[in-house]
Amino acid sequence: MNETPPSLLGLTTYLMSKTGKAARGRLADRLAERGLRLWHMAVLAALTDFGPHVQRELAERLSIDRSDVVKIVDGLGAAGLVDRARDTADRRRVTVTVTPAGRELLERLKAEALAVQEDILAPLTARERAQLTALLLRVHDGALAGGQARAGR
Amino acid sequence: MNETPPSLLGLTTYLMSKTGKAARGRLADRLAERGLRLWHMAVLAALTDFGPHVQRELAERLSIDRSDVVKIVDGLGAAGLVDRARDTADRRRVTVTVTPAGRELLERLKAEALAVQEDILAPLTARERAQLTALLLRVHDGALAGGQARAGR
DNA sequence: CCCAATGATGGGTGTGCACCTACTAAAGGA
DNA sequence: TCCTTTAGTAGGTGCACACCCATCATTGGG
Repeated sequence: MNETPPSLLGLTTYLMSKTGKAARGRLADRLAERGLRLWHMAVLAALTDFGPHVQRELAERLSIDRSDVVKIVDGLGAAGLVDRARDTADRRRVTVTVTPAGRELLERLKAEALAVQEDILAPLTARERAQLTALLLRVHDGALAGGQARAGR
Repeated sequence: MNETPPSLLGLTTYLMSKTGKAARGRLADRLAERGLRLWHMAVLAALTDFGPHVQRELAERLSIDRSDVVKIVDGLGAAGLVDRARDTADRRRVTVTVTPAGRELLERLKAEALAVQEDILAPLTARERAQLTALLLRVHDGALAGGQARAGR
């Protein structure tokens, strides 16, 4: 009685959605334990990978509303994970930088994400996981470049 | 400036979440045009695949709260997509059945889902899509059987 | 020097989702 | 017959998310 309807299981769309939701949910739970949300991690990752950003750039890169960036950076700042600094050249701009604490935390968060991943991808062999990642990566790139059309809403 | 942080792209978890969200979002948009939500489709699928259900069974199968089932079935009933009938043997129970209109609509919805899928999986060949589906299916089965732990919240 | 454009911010809105709590009707065992 | 359990229903809550608008400071062009 707890089987999922085959009509849905036949849809790759459905499977992506369902497994993706599960993955996101579990990671979000872990983050919540530290008082963080997924966006916080995304911002830390962006800052670590690409260096300091002006808030506008963060909004652009992550496709979030700029007013929401403010709130996320607020949270990170309060936790000492990023530094905010007014741009001396253009004092309207605020440059956000990861602190060492932020970098360190990101490493831990990545480790947690890997743990969640380990759990979720348990049924697959290492080869298969690599395959899955490769396939999803291509889907991801294609989806971003092509259709676009805001995901949310 | 619009590249996604590699720290995230390296996580299969992230890719599943992101692509899954995109997929769900697009399908949800299509459904919304008909005044439906994803749960409506899921219920139609369950009823079509497994035959009539008592509401309790729907709740169990789809892992939704029973009070939410009521609302979903309400909507479907109002649209003439399902029939509600009190069980004569046990008059507490209400058996829900798909109507022909419901079956027909489900077919169309499945077609729409396939269209979305076609769009999203565009970068992949037919072989690769089959591979992806197979991999995700195993992940899905594993995730449900093993970890469980409600996805939401 | 004034004005339009830009960046950050605060505050607020609507939606979907998962959850929970009565309350009613009915069934079924002690 | 009484009492516990089960099914459905109504109504409401909290949260995360995506969006939007108004405001203020600042910049840079005309």
